[in-house]
Amino acid sequence: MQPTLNDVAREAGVSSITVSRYFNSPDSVREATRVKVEAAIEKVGYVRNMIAGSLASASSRVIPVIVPSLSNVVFIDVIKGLQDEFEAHGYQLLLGKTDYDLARETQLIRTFLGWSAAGLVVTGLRHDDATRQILENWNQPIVEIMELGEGLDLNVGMDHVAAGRAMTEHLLARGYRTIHFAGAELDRDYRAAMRYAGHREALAAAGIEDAPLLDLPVRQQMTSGAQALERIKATFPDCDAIHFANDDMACGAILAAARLGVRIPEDIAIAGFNGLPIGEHVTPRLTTIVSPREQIGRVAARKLLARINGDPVGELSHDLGFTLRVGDST
Amino acid sequence: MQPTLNDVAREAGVSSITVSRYFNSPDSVREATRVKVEAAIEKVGYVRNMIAGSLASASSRVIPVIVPSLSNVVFIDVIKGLQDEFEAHGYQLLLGKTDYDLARETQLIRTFLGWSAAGLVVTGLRHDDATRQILENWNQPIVEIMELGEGLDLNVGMDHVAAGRAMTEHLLARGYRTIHFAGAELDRDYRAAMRYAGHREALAAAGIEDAPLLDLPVRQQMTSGAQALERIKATFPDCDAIHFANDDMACGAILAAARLGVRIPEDIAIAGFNGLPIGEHVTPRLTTIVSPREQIGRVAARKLLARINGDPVGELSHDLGFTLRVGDST
DNA sequence: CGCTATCATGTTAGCGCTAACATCATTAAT
DNA sequence: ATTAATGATGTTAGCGCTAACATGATAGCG
Repeated sequence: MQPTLNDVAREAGVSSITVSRYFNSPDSVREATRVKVEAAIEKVGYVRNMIAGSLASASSRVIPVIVPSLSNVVFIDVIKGLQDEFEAHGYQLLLGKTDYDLARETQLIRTFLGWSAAGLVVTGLRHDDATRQILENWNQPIVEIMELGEGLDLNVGMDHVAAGRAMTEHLLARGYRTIHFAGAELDRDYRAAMRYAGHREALAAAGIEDAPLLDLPVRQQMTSGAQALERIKATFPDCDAIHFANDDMACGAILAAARLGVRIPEDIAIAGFNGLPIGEHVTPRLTTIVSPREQIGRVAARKLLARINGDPVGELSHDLGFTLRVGDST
Repeated sequence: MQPTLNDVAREAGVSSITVSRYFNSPDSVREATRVKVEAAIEKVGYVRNMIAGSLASASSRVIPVIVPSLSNVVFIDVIKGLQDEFEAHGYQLLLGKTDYDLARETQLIRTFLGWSAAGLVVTGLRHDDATRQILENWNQPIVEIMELGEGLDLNVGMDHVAAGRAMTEHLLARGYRTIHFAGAELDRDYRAAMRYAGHREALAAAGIEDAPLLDLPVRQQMTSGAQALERIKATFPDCDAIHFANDDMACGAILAAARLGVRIPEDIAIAGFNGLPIGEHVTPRLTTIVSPREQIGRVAARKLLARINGDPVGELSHDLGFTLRVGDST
């Protein structure tokens, strides 16, 4: 059996609550006692039982993070940022994945609340009514990531509509006029759909009402990108630019172009979204929008921890912006 | 306050243990009772308190997973496999990251044991003495992933030495003779170093004693790959093939070759490791070894769950093998 | 020197659940 | 009909810790 607080206390000649305080509020324990306790811990090989502590205090140092997918680098980068910050502050990250299913999200949140979590990180501002109801009655801090807007509590992200608009404005400025938007399962990936909305806005502002959309089923993103290029080239010879929903697709198209003998940007321009490293390695280098993925994770974690500790958190909605990185593909 | 088991029990007109049994061994509760309990749960909006349950039963449905890094797709894919299986069986994944620091690993394991974890997944067979001692005294199942050999308990992975050997044998069979191995921080990434060892074995078997190694500091893998190509081309004009430690570097080299006017494989052959999607999209397509990453996660999870449930687990060491995928780069 | 303020430590009870055993109801077998 | 076997439910105690309050030690002050 593992030694308990009592074993340590006996060894140190103090009461168990003193050992508890040694861990939870060391400043309230006298230096001399601290030394004794430390020695006793070492001697008996004590390991804190987080479960018992969490039950007694009705709160645990666990933070559930709910993302739609682990197949998307975007969420991986965000998780990396979150994990780094949480781990550095002694919090544990509990990972949940919804597969873009809002009902699954509700179920996960239910389970996670049973862990007396100190806070919660969820993806996006769209939730079903059940989730919304549970979370509105839960009085621990929540951060919704990726998007901005009126949320449950805090949110940290970027403006996807603006990002889509910015890219299309860039394409228009370069003189492209027949710009297709290509994505993969935009109903699921509704943040990509928001970028498409921004794309349409930019076109409309330039007096272009037609915003052709190619929405492919996902299999593998790069393959979809290659496919989109082929399809659009074949069906719409007038198209002079493709605005892709993400860099994977865009790079798939650029790499396919070399094989197909399509010149970029002369025959057709290609734009992406995310700012993945690969975009800088393909020829021509990809024009893309760099999203602050890891940064979103970090800031989300920091705001959550601040709220947990009762520190000021600043704005409820934190816009981390984005950068247009102009390559040679446009 | 959240409703408790007692609230549900009162509502259903049964005792709390019956409700507990409804969750933990539904078969031992009569159908009619089950219906009453279900209705009561629904009515009071009960959410299980995992913490209390874990304390009482001295075991939690939590499984810590310790990986060295989240910047490496390999571990992401493994985590995906693990997460899928755990989630499907009602277990929670607790994520820890060591940054390739064995002392940090010990510390993480200490903390995690305080969660009365049902099992543990750690990366690799190399641990420091403290970790080894803790884990040898811990009597819950453990899976060490990625590698094979004499481990703490179970291990699931592949033979990295054999993988390195297989690729180099392929290169030799294609007639390449001056083969450089290029990696990034092989002291940290010792599984890549194992592949290098296999590479040397294959060369030695062919009577080639010289196995030049380029070990770069990591910044960004593709960049390192590009750099390696440039460096080797400039310094060793005789080199006819580069065996890269991973696909990221190899693809970085292939993409750079186009810019540098280096023909692949005529001027120099390029080989990778991992079988990432990108390898099939670059021109020429990359010759690589497909590692069973997600599969490792799945099998590791399944074996761990089997052991937790007292089911037979088969071999302690589970080799998932690898496949040589010949592209056009060799 | 006694009184209070402050700091350090201790006592008690209970967090919400489940293990282990106890009891009661039902069925099967003679 | 009686007994034993089985199934369904209940009772009791306690998992290891911390909140809240209680007490004891020490210092500061007039």
